Amino acid sequence: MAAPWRIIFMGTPQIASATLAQLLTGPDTVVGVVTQPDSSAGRGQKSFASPVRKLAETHAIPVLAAKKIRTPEFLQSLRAWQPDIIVVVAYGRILPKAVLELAPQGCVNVHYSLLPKYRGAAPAAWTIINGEAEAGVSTMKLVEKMDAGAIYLQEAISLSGEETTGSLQAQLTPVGARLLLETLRRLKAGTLSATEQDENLATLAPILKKEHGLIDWQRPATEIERRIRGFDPWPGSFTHFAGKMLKIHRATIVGTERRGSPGEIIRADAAGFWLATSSGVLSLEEVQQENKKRLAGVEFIKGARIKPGDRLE
RNA sequence: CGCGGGGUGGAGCAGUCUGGCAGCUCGCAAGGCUCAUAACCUUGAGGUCCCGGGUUCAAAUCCCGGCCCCGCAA
Repeated sequence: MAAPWRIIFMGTPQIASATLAQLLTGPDTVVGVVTQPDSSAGRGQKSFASPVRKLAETHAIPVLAAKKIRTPEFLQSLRAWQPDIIVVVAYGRILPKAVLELAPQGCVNVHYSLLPKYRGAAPAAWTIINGEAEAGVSTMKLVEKMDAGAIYLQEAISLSGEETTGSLQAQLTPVGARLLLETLRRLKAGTLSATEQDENLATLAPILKKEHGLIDWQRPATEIERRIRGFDPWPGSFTHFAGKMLKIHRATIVGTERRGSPGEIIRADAAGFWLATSSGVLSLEEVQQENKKRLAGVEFIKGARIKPGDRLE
């Protein structure tokens, strides 16, 4: 049995802290954690520590939350921890070459797609939006080109077609944690060979922006429904009614024929809140007007003065 | 002190600006109608208008304080 490795863990959100929690149960030693600095957020602009920071502090692991990472001081701090390997999970920053080469074993990354497909910041979301039949997790060696490093291990799961990005990530998190521990174990044992990615099969999963959430009713119902799931929980999907923003949290397809014109309400009563698209009819199951609570579509109708023929846009 | 919206029978809302009978869409109960219904008709029950104070002949509505919920932004 080889000696435990000294690991630096870099990550920020909940998905990273859940993975770190698993890593802490493994045979190796997390000697330091790097995360994004606390940020002000929420009503009142209260300051929030990242989930990774909170977890590290409860385990008394040293935390580095540098704002600037391309500095000699940052590199020096990392070196002082004398890592064998650096583990990166949703850290939120592009790492400079000097960091990639800092540890003898380099950097290993957990990426939530079946590489080489869906390289980039939002792999789970685009997997759903594009209607893929399966999703997955890959561990790979970090290189300078984004998510292009050689793959260590990979595991696929099949999709039901009802996942949201949030639920899919929740499903993939434990898979990723397990793959990570397995990757480390076999790397240390010297029984793991990395496989180069086929560049010809590479696709991109670009970072999501707020504007992605504006629903284009000109798209087919199937596509809109997938986007609503893919943008949940962020940035969310929204449209407008009576000059106010209306978030659409959940929708289902209730017809494939063309009815009405895209964006037109074709039913608004106790039986349903149905909307026309360019192809197919969507039932809005859960909505939320700005400043209001989430409501079932039919509940929203009771209070909103809304009727067939009105439009969302 | 980041910006803003809200709290009204069981649900969702209007009414508040401009003080003057507690209202709408549902739900619930009873009855009726129909071959039939998530349909329709009739009737009914159900209220601390978030809490506390103030102004007023009169407060859901105006003023002051408090609690709670939510949207934006990040």
